[in-house]
This record gives sequence, C-alpha cells and structure tokens, in this order.
Amino acid sequence: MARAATTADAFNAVAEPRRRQILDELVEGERPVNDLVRELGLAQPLVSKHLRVLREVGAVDVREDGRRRLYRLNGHALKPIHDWVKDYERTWSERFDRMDAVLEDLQRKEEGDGGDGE
Amino acid sequence: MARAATTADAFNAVAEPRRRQILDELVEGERPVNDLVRELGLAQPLVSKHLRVLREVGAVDVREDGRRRLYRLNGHALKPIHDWVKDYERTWSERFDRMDAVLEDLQRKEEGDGGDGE
DNA sequence: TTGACATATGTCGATATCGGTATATATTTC
DNA sequence: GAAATATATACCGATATCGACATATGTCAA
Repeated sequence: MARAATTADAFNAVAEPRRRQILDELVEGERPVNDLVRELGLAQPLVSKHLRVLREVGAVDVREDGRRRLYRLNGHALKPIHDWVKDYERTWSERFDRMDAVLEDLQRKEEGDGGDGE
Repeated sequence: MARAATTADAFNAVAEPRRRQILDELVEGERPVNDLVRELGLAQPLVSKHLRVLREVGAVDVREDGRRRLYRLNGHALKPIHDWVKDYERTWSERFDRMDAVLEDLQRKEEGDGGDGE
C-alpha cells in the first residue's frame, strides 16, 4: 500500500494552486476552456485535466455550447472545507476573544448578584 | 519538470485526512505524540511525519517536556484557507440570496422615487 | 468534403508522497 | 552505566501527480 487516494475530494482538488486559480476565474461567471487557458497562461491539455479533477469533485459543472464547453462554478462542493476551517477561526480571530470576555463578564455578574433587582 | 511543490503550504498540509484528524485532536488542547498515536491508531513514525508537515506550515508548535514533546495547535496558519473559501460561501448560502433580494429591492426603491419625500 | 477550431484523452518522465520497518537520539529510571 | 521509554529520522517500495507532447473527437465554416 502507499499514497492514499487524494484527488478524490474537495480538499485535494483545492490544494492545487492552479485549480484555485481556475475557480477564482469562474467566480466571475461561466467561461469556455480557451478563456481559462488564456487567463492562466497554461497549456490547454493541462487546463482540461485540472477541470476534470474539479468536475469529479463537483466543484464545476459543464454545459455544451457548439464546439465549446462552458464551465460554471459550483461552490457547494467547497462547503465541507468552509465548515471544517470555520471551527478554527476562534484560534486567530480577536472577535472570539472579545466575545469570550463579554461572556465571562456576564457570568461574573450573574454569580455576583444572583437574581438581584434588574 | 514535474509535480510542483505541494506539502509546502497550508492547503496541502490540510488535504491529508490524517493531518486534519491530528489538528482536530489538538483543538482540545496540547498533546504529546503518543496520545495522538493512540487516538488516531496510526504508527508512531507516521504521526511524527505528519506532525513535521504541520510544523513546517506553521499549523502546530512544539514544546519540550522531558522526553516528550507537546504539540499545540496554531490555527493562524489556517487563516488563508478560511479567507479563500469564505468568498465562495455566497454560492451555497441562502443568506446571500436573501441579502441580494433586499439590496435589489432597496435599489429599485431608490430609482423609483429618486429623492422624493423623506 | 476538407480544413480550421475547441476540447478531451493517452502516454511518458520526473518526482513527491504515503506507509512500513529499522534505527538514531534523547531522557528517565533502576 | 544499562534498560526502558518517547520521539525523530532514514531508507524503501508502490503509486499518484504534474506537466509536456501527441493525438483523438467533435463541431463549425467554406
């Protein structure tokens, strides 16, 4: 055994900088492959392959248009990533520190005058 | 040329399910390697290697404690991931759809009676 | 039909990665 | 000092991945 499956999930799909670039382009809207090739400055086959990976994890959808294929973003596939990192936000965000402070304050107050007037 | 650098950034570090597991354990607090070995059920050298990757991207810090090494989470390294994926949230979140509706509504109103009463 | 255009796929080479096993390097305990 | 414990590193094999190039497939235009 060696090297567990990788390209099969959103986390891996997005680990490739070029694939992130592609998604960033598609945020602007539907685009044919050739546009991406020009915008990223990559070889066409390479772009097609990256698109395949993105397609396989559901991050993009394709639509036929004559001899072109229009790729569209499907950000829903990225939700698991968002959900996962979200839980780590408290580690760096000061907002949480301040929220903690407020909560502590509240608790202290409640303990201090348990049930007093107002 | 082949296979661009990978394990060098947070996105790749986190693409490995086991490494995510390790981080998830460390959210609970500082832990020695052996605890992680037990909790993940992996071979010790493998855990050490994954920890090395996480260390190199700054996602964990180490502290010596006798013959043990205590690893601690440093979620700050995950911020770039959060920042990136955040922009895609609008793709799946209904909140944004409703916000768009409200904004459109406001705009329509403003255009409808440009500068009228009140 | 022929040729130009748009895209996907196949093959290949170089290399990175994961996991396993063995071993090195502390550090504590006896 | 010797044995035991905790962790890191080195090496190896299998395989996946990226990028390059060539080529297949499909569509439009003349």
